[in-house]
Amino acid sequence: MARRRQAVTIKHVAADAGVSLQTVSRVVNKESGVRPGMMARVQASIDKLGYVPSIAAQRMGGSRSYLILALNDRERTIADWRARQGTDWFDQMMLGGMLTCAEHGYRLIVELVDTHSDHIERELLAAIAALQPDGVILTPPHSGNPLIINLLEAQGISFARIGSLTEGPGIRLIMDDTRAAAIATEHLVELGHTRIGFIAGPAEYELSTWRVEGWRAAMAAAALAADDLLAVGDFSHASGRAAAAHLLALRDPPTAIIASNDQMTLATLELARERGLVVPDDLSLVSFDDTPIIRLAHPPLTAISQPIAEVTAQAVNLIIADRSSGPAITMPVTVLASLMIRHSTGRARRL
Amino acid sequence: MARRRQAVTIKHVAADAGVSLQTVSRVVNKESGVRPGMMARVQASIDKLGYVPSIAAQRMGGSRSYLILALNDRERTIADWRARQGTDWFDQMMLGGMLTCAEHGYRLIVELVDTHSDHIERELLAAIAALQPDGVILTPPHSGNPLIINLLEAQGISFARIGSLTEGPGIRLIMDDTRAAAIATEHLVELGHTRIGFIAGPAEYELSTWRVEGWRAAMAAAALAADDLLAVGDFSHASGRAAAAHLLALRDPPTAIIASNDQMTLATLELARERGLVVPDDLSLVSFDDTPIIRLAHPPLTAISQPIAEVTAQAVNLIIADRSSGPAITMPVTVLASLMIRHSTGRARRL
DNA sequence: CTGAAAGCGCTAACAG
DNA sequence: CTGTTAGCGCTTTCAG
Repeated sequence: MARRRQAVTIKHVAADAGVSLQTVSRVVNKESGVRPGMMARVQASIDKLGYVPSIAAQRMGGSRSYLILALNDRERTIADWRARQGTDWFDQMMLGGMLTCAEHGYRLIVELVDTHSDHIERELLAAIAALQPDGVILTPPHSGNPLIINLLEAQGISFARIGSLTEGPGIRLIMDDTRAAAIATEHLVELGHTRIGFIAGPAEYELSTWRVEGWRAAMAAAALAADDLLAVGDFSHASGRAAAAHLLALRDPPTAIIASNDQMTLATLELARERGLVVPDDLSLVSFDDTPIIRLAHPPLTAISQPIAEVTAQAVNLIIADRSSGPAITMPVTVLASLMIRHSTGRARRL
Repeated sequence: MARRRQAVTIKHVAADAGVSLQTVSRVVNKESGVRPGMMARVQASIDKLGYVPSIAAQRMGGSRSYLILALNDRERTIADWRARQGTDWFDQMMLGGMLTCAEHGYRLIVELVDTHSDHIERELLAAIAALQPDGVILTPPHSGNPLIINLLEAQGISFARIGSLTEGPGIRLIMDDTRAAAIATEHLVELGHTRIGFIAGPAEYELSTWRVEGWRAAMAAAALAADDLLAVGDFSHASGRAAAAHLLALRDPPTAIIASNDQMTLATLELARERGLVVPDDLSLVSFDDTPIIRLAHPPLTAISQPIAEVTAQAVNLIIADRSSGPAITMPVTVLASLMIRHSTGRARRL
């Protein structure tokens, strides 16, 4: 391939408009202090020549790179892609992230990182050195990782932490999982359920805890006992099945179960069916995440829908705004999740 | 945000190793002609300081940008994301593309482009000027677009065209849709079907035509008439339903239908059910694409599975290899699709 | 308000 | 084999 050079540079524009490079730069960057007439003339040349600044050169000149890095968990992301189960967390992130970046002239670059790895710092530092992104979006389970957070802080890069409330630097965004779990629980309480089981996710995800808390709080508010109704999974189908088996084997089994993600809920549905339990007649089910598959389940599952696209869009907006360094954002930004009522929840059987 | 500078540059390494910048550059780029001892010394400094070259600077220096651009159809991509139906074309592309890029130290950047737009050239030129990618991956329906192809050729950027056989520059990769459609048809012929309907996709996608051809050829090979058994859709659920309705309303309706994508097949399944037709007893169904949802359909659908990840991985490999400009790749590269036999196909009813 | 100069980190030439 | 010299395209100083 031939060595390529920028087709039309700021020089060409400057020559065409008969002004200095500097003036063109000012117009391009919308800096104040350029006379309207001059500005129009330069803009005309830009349009005429189809000039677009090179981000590499912009970056070299010491300004922004117009790149935002999204850090996703390598293992989980690849596993989801390979499994082809329709999990669309990643897609929703792209939907919110890419489009919002584009609106501001930024690009989103995804980087898969291994949270458990001990050379995570090296990996991240390498990505930062290579790309010099203007911002970083941390997704679970990276969002609370102190190694990552401190490193980013030290580098002076603005970053957003999706789904983490852990104290520390960075813009925090959450989907109010606690409230969401409470809403799910309340929905079941209203349907007359008194024994509502909960299958939690792994503790490594902060949101696992929040969801448990929301359920606990709602149970307490309804004066219902929760103690023996908690089981823990790791978001996998198998773990969900085991957790469901545990709950259904209780002396006084639940008539409704909330599971912390779709896979585990589906596993519960499967197990219930095998045991001859009809959903929702014998057992009501509420899921978390609202991944595509659960709409196609039989029956379609009632679920808490995560506003991932919206949260990611917000993250991008806040990162970009953060650059123009006003007062730092310290309070967590909350985006509400909603309960999609479908057909896996129904009135509790009378005893 | 504070103005950031590269933490450790080639200068630091040069100083630390006590050599010139150039020598460091040679080691970093694995150029030949550096004495082993020198090389080791420089490498030691690089590791010690954790030096990673800035791609912006590398690009400015006139070398590669280590960026590969994937061009996807804006409208369809966003629609798929919003629909949350589990379509994972995009994910599979990332799986193959991102991971392969990473293996070579490249990054994949996704750009959504409007094929129908008249300013597509401006958009593309802008993306190229801004990013200066080393390569571009074209996905349907861009892959055959002459505007795009010629522009890329003129820019001297190596690019891969996934799913296009249109003559012209660029590395062509296909999944052998013709063969795939033939395989699907043969499968049905073997099951005793003689009336096999086909629902084609829109002509704007080259693969629509290939699939029809494969079906036609296989029908002819089995001495079966195909003429009245072709219906056309546009990949949407509604169009699939209409096409299916047309086929089922024939005087001599098909006992098996192959539809060119999952949505249309699902629409056909739905319509069949409404009309009291049992799949596969009364009607066999073969789908194309093998998106997650069809595994969850009732019954799970037999389908042609597209090796999207593999094709994209190949595309990246070939683009990167193309740089070291050997003889250009002119023949289309083929990756085979496979038939996933599930439960929507069965023996034809005896008449 | 505008221009001229210097440099960002790196690589391609050319020397030695 | 290694070092030196120019830029790449842009933005920051700082002058006018």
